[in-house]
Amino acid sequence: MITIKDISRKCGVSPATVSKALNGYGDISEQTAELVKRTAKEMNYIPNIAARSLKTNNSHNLGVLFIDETMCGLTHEYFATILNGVKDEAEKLGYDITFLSQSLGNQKLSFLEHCRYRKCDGVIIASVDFSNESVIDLVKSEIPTVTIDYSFDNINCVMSDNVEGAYALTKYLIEKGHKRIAFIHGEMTSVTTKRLLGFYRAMSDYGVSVRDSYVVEGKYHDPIPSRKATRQLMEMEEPPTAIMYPDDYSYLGGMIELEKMGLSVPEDVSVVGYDGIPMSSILRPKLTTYYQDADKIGRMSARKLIDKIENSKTCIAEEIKVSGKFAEGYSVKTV
Amino acid sequence: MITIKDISRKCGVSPATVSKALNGYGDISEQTAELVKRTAKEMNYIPNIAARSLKTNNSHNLGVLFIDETMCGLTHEYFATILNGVKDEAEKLGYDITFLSQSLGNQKLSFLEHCRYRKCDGVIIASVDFSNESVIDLVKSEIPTVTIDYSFDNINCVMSDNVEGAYALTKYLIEKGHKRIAFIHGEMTSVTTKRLLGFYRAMSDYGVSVRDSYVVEGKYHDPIPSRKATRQLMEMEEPPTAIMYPDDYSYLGGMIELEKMGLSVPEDVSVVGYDGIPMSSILRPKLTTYYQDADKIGRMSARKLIDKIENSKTCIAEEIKVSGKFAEGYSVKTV
DNA sequence: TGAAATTACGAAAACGTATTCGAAAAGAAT
DNA sequence: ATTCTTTTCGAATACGTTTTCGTAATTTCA
Repeated sequence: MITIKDISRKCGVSPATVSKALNGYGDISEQTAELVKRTAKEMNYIPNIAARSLKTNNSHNLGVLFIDETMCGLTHEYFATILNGVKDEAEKLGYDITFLSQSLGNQKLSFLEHCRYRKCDGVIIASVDFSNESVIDLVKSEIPTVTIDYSFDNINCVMSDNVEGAYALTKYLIEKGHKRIAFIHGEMTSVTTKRLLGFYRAMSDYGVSVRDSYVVEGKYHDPIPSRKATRQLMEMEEPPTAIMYPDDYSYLGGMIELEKMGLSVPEDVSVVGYDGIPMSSILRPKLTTYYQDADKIGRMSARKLIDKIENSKTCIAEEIKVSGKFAEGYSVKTV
Repeated sequence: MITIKDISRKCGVSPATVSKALNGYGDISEQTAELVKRTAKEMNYIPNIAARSLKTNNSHNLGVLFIDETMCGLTHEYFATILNGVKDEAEKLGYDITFLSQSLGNQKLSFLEHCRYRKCDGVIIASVDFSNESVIDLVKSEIPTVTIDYSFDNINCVMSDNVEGAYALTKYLIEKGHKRIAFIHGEMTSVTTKRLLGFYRAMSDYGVSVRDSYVVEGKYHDPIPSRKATRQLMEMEEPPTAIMYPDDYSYLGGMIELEKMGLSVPEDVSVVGYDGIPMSSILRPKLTTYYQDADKIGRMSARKLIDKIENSKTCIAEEIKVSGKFAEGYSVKTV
């Protein structure tokens, strides 16, 4: 392994000078800096990250918390795409990412401990149970944090515009002539609140009344509750003519249940999803949904987090909205 | 930050003793070891990984190479599931994972350089272009490596039994009465060779002749080539009665093309996929496919790699087969 | 020309750990 | 009681960087 010392010997300068030259201190003359950089490249020098990290106490490493209790965090297209965005952007800015967990080997660690252990400079949190104590500890710690699709006070947060998304979908259904619109929503998080707001606002704006019994709770990214909710809705004496699902995945559950009941989409009931995962455009019938720019959400998160890390004073906490796009399919018919 | 020194002071022993006690040296009496461990826990001691890594020259960190040129590595359910398995198993054994890339910040790095930079103890490679020079350099390096779904001589490799998978699917079609069976295969890799072998072997075993024009090249995990291949096959004067696709994703391409041609599955043509991603069981009609145990593939890879890292002498290079399972759907009809 | 300011560099200490080697203490054997 | 072995511990060094601070050399200014 070739070190700073080897370079210093070859260049006839001190190790200190090499370090400074490589890190762009103004302290060094142009010529020696050039010489050092050149020989470093020639000798295939790779800095020892452990030594550097030991000294500087930062690692150029971001922690990501992506796995929820249903263990489907990574395999879900929406989150996988976000992760990919995070990864790409972080790489561009010179950071690697590390998955955070609550155990390493036989030790039990909290997320925060794992984070400290790996010396993560910051953390990105998505797709977890935000009421989990261990998660909250992490958020409240001194470690720079960005949350995705969930907002804490005074913490950077990135999400798509959920009010506008739900509004757009609702408006579309209304314009297609629907009046009996059901809304299956996810767990009551800040995201859900916003979507509900968008839904109610659209209904109100267009003078369509909301039936309380049409608004039922399901779960994000889980087909099972959606199946139940779908059956419950369609077995009413006056079933809805359109159902809005929490997301594209959970819609799949609904689809299966509808099929089982001998109902077809959109002939018997119109449906819309949410997320716009690649799959949704490939489903038959093509799903009408609201496309969230997951890649951009990931990139923005990484960028904001790194900004926070590197400019902790000037960087202020904010909620960043990434705009999405309404995506028309064939899952809604005109009534 | 609390260090080994703090503990030593509190326990009235030397830092060396603390280090030994914490790392289980036989060098230390039971009682002091106990004392040290207890106070370490009490004081919430978290070892400084940078210092340790600097000294021992290993990081308890695995590199993973998962992104292919189509940039869909992570968002593909099959690979996402593998990654998840790798992650879980690695965590259990006390390792974290880091994504390898070819650039970090403004520097251009080879995978190998990135690996050295992050001091990865070993690497898991999947879903990449294995003919890429930078990948080959990495494989040929001294760094312990496990490849997934691709075998190099003398390198640990994990894959499902592709011969058996293709054989099972082919046999199923034959038993359903099909004789004109088309086989769209992926790029000519070692995996493809094995699947072709399974296909030919089954056809031969059951005395069904293979038509050369029915064996065409597509691409793994890419719907586009499959669309083309599908059209080409179905426009023949004597089209096949069954089509085997490289994987479930690329089958989706075929499905779209068939629909466009006004053909429906399985009435007009029977199809089978490969992989058994969760989606395939949710598609209509439910896809007949060969389920690869992606989670297990990931876990086995991690376990084997860590075995190699920790017992480099005794651990021998081998090709590990993870058995899959035939999964019947409704996409094949009896003729 | 002399003093002051600037530039360019190096010596040295520090980061927190692991590990070698020697020494002291305790126990065993004679 | 003496020697020999075993057990238990600590002093010291090294890992490869970064960074402070001092100093020598050079330039600027009055």
